[in-house]
Amino acid sequence: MPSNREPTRIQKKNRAAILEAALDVFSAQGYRGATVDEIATAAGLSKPNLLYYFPSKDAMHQALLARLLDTWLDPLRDMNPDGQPIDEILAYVQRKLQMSRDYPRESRLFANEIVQGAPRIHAVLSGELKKLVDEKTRVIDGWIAQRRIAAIHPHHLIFSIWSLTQHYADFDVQIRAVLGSEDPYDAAPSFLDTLYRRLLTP
Amino acid sequence: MPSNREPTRIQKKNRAAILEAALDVFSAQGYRGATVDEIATAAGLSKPNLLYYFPSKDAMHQALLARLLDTWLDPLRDMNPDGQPIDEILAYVQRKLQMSRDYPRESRLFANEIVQGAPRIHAVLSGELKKLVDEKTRVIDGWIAQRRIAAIHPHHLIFSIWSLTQHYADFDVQIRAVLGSEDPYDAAPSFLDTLYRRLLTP
DNA sequence: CTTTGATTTGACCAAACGGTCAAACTGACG
DNA sequence: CGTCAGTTTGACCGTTTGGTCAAATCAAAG
Repeated sequence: MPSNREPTRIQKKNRAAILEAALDVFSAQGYRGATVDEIATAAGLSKPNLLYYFPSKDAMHQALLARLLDTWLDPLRDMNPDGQPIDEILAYVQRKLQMSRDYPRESRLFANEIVQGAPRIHAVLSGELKKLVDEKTRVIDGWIAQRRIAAIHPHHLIFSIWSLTQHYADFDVQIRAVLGSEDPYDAAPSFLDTLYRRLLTP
Repeated sequence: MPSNREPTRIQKKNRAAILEAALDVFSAQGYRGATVDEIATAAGLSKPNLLYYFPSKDAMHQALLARLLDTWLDPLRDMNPDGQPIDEILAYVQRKLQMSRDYPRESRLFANEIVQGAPRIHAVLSGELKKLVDEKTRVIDGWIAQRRIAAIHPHHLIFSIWSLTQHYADFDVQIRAVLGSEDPYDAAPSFLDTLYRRLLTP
């Protein structure tokens, strides 16, 4: 495929369709479980045609992860050091929960990757991610020192937020199997609000 | 392989070695990512030799899941309706956390299965699991009615426990990447103890 | 209409995979 | 030692998979 040039209308359309289909398939089947043929069919293309736009299965996966990581951390970045501590944290929790509801495939793509040892994104985790988390835990430590929130381990606080919110997307089948007809997202927001309010109020 | 008979010494040894190797490989690579050859090598056998003990890749996976589900729910079963509510729930949390520490491969095997839609164990989830959870949520509802714990959504309480404890096993790479050299399990027990004590105390 | 670059495809390939099988080997027991 | 059920293996098979390629088709600009 010609590069170094402004992408044509067809290129834009097909690249978007491919990434959409790839997200569907990778998030549902994992990297190894996904086949190029299945992605191609889901995108409405033939396999060689798909490989005209992305040189390999791996390239699609990389493109998805890159796009994902770029936006996945935005809610944490948005946590404002100058805001009201409890409000800031509660807002972060709700933003993260909404991402699980609105982008479950992205969450599962990420989960698949991490559960299997993050072979392709380990560098980002101990680089960019760690840096951001370290920065935010310092903010939280500051809030604790000022006695504006209860004293808790800041790293584990963040882990708990990731865990509790992503769980609704990643373990969706299990949750719905246990809940029956009740929609998980009916009660989740207020449950998490209560939980973190009680945990953090000094 | 001859059945209907008492398993020989060699059978016991090899079946155990195979399941051990299969757990290693399945939990790290997922079902599709695992290859029979890799499991065989890890178990110290040739591929045809392994298939002499288990008729297929699927049979190994089923055997692992069956064994896992059998013990995975024990901590929840142990929650005693006649005990002190907060103690019972806190004890359940700690038992579940210890399972994440002691059996991370089992946790990841389960996580891989659920994230990808639980194709092989959906029946158990909406059957046995739902039944057990429904039973325990009634107990929790009773405790709430007696005002012995704070009013929270019992199902979401249980989801939160699963989520927070299994996260330490399933997302181990991410947690360690962010924490650096600190051992996650140093602070986790007291963090979760604090969290659930504050959440549940009326 | 013609040209030229972009796009699409059928046919194909090599490697990897799950699984089979007959034949060889081993070990426990009479 | 001989026997025979239990165990192991090399060679093999059909299928699936990621990826290639030359040739055909299309679309936009002159």
